[in-house]
Amino acid sequence: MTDKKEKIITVALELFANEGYSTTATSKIARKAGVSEGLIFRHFENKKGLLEAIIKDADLKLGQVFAPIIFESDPKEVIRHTIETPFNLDKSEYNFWKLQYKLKWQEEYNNPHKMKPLYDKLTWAFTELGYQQAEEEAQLLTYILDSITMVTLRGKIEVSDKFRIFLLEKYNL
Amino acid sequence: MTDKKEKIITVALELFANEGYSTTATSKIARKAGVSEGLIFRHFENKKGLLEAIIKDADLKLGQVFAPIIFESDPKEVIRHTIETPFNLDKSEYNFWKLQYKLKWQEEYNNPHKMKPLYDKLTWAFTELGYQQAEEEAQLLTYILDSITMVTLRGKIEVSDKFRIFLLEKYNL
DNA sequence: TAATTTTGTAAGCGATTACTCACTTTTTAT
DNA sequence: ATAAAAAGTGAGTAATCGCTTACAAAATTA
Repeated sequence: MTDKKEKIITVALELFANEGYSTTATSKIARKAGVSEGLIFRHFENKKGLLEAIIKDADLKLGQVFAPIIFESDPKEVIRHTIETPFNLDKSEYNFWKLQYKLKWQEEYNNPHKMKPLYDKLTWAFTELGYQQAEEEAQLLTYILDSITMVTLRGKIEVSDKFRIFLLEKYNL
Repeated sequence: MTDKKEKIITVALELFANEGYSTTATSKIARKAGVSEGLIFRHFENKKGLLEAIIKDADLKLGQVFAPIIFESDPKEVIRHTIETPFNLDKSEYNFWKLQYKLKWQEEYNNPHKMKPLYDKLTWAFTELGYQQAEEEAQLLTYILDSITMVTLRGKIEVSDKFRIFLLEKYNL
């Protein structure tokens, strides 16, 4: 991948995540990336193609983030690691996560099955730990963590460390 | 309020909620409302003014929706009623809720304090019921319900009645 | 090295955007 | 009844949008 092509993707991710896809003009992306506007269309055909290239990159990354959980064999550690994920978000990855959550509101890019592997692993973990309704427990935990993640990304409120402990205690960790 | 002014608000709410604020053209709103485009600007000055008029209406409605909970005196009923709210969303009010949640991603319209009264009432209820960490419990419950509401609004997955029961049991209801 | 392909640019295109303005119709007030 | 105010229209506007095209530079292949 060319330097300029990569720069376009980086800048577009930042702008799409913070100012929205449709409100971000291709001219703005080009200016901020130090690139002619035409180059965007040379590499990605159209604006939508640029977004999809970003999403493809993101899906790859999503797999990497959750791999350590998916391959963990201790059910207690699966739960602990899952709970701690939203509290350990790296600020350099905020744009990545913001775009993920924003796109959920865009019909055609909302893919609820993207998190299926994590959900399945959590169900397994709760079953192992003797919970009676493991599926519902898994569902519940993903709901909680989604909300925490979103609140954190929006940045106006920070979720306290006390709450993290509170959660861990709820799950006997 | 004039009939046509009301129609503009109704149509704009529908379009903003389902297709997004910035992607919805004022010309489209006018066409769908059966009104000249100029009338929008006569009544609301600009597109942003139209959005803010809708938000103002919505805030009023938000107060009405949560009033029965805020004025409930039985702490158990406060919790039950709160949990059941996202399961009883009227389809005719989806647009209203969708816009609420979508706007949370728009910096200037994200007001986390909007739900403060509900949060405070929940904290009171959990205290009454002898929970040790009432504030965290209130926080947790609002997180859960936010996620359920969003999943429901997106419409691809429906949250089962089994999950509702599961939740009520968790809170001994 | 010569030919070909890929990467990059700049100017400009038609379409659409939010918005204005001159004007008419309807409602309200005196 | 009449004047003033408010509601409503439709044709325009400049600016911006995503995108194309003709061309040049750079990299790759032969």
